[in-house]
Amino acid sequence: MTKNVTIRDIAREAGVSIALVSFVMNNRIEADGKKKYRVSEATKERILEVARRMNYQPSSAARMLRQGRTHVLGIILSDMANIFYGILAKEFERIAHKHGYTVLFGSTEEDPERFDALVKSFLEKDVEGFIVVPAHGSDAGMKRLQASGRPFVVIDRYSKDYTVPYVLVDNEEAMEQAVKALRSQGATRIGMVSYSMRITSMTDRENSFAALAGPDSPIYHLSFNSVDKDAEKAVDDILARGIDGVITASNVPSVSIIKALIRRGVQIQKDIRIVGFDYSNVYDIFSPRISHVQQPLPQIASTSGEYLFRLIDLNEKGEDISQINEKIILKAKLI
Amino acid sequence: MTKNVTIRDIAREAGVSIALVSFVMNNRIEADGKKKYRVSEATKERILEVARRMNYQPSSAARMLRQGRTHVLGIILSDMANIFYGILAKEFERIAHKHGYTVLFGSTEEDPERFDALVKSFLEKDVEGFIVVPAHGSDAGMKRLQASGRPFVVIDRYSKDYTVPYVLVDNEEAMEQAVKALRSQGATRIGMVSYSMRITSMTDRENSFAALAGPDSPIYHLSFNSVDKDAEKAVDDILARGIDGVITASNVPSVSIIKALIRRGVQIQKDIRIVGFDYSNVYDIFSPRISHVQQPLPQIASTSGEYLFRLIDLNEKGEDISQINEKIILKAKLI
DNA sequence: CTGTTAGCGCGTTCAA
DNA sequence: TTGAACGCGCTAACAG
Repeated sequence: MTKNVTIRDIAREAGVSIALVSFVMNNRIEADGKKKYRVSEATKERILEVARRMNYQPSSAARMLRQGRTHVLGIILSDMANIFYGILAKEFERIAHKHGYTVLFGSTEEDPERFDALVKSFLEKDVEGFIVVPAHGSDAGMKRLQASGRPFVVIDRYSKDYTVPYVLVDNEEAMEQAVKALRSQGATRIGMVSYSMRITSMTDRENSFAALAGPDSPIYHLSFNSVDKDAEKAVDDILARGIDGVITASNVPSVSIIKALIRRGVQIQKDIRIVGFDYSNVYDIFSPRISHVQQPLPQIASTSGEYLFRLIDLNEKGEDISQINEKIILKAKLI
Repeated sequence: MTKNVTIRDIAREAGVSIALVSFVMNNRIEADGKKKYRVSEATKERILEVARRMNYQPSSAARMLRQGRTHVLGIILSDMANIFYGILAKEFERIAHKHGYTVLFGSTEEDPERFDALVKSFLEKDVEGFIVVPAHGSDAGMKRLQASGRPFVVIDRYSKDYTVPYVLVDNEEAMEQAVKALRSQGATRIGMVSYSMRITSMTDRENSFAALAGPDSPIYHLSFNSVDKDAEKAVDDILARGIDGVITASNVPSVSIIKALIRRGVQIQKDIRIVGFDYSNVYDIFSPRISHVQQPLPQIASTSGEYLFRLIDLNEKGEDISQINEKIILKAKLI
């Protein structure tokens, strides 16, 4: 174990008290107007010099223990290898940094047990707040989260089972845009390709699609673990039915179904029109570009981030945040 | 602030000593064979019951302070919104979890100051080890990292300026595969599209390309902040020179150049053959699929992860790890 | 065998 | 500018 330099070592070396070193380190000096503890420039410089020379690194564990604050957030996403969550992760990290926070990340891989384990582990790490994308069936984890009393915001999906702070996207309206776009591009027989995962982002879009497109517009479900194989089957049916317009419920199904169509020799955007959800750089490859309904990722991140910081703030002030459950709905945009 | 239940509260409530609660909580009991502290089943149950009832949550800060271990790793990547790093992030998180660790993530966005800030902040958080992708010019951050004495592994890029533990991919051999593949697909006049960023993954590939393809095979540089615009210019020249085979140095330039070519009406894989580096789902869209040299991401993650845990272990045992600087080179694979 | 006492680790902060 | 208590869990040493 690298013997870490402590505040005491510095004090000894500089010939001053431990307390003084602490003050200097925290710039508790001349806190403008409010006369704080004062140190002579000379000793201040000496202390800083010694600290630098000894390569002093304060232990946030000790500080935390005293102050009760870690300045760490816990962010639990579904899958960081999916660009959708990758962009969110990046945005969250940026926002956290701006507020002087660091971020503990976790991927659930849509596994509720993993979700619960992450919540537990982050709680023990004393994160000050959470932003989470619950996996389907994450009741244990959500219960744990609520019981902890720690501030958190749920994004991307909701559940009627818990009334908590949410930041969501209006999937119904988004689907209206998608269907309208597809029809305006000349498609007459339309279908939808979705995930088999029963998360609300999918089910909402499916319900909305069913309502708009009517009962004989098919909805195909690709399973998380066999998207490509399931896409092949879906394409069989799509071709058999003579469908000329497809809406994909998310970027992963989009790519999968496009690949399967191409393998069948179908001309994308000519034989079959596609409108996607979320972003994928595959959309840009075709001409005309594949329209897609894009969730405002940076806005989701900043909105939920601000929401969380507000909760943390209130919590810190001793207010009861357990009754706060505002649901913020953002709009998607057709590209 | 949610008044946290401490070990003392439990002790008082259960009518036992603090120490006993600690033992029970840690299962320091019946450490099989080794007779550890023993507690009667009755009191043990009582303590556990009280802890559960009071919703006890141990503070890892306090524990850490005592044991000197946080079980947290710091992972600094370039850009989590890039699928390449997204996959790595996911893998690292999985591996860390398997070892009982949690992960602090950071994105540098190729900014050396950000890199240094992240290193500093993670050091303060007492991470036990790092895996980092240094931004170009991250000398301050690397110096800080080395001075800290904390275990770390550098991946994806290297610098002759520091001799440290590395896990890299053999870019020279990878480029040989790429050029060979491109030629075998019938390309005669070939060029390369790279990033203008001077990181070794790029420069190595460029040097290797130049050596293999000869002096009149052009190399185009797209700048990080204007890839699409730069790609347009590159395409002008590519068409003017009658180039029929392009190697792209990374996934971002790949997508950019493909889009630009398509906008010019060029038939990908017919008029111009492409061989890419890294993975992008765009590669799968064309027929024949765009060959690409793929870095073994899961292997990079597991290799560097094991490497880091080895270093942490040695460090914990008091050995001097500052002299360890094995460079592990993995092979890329043509897909 | 069952349990307790007491001091440690380290930065913060109040009283002096 | 300093001494010393504090926060909280861990654990060596000790006791019934």
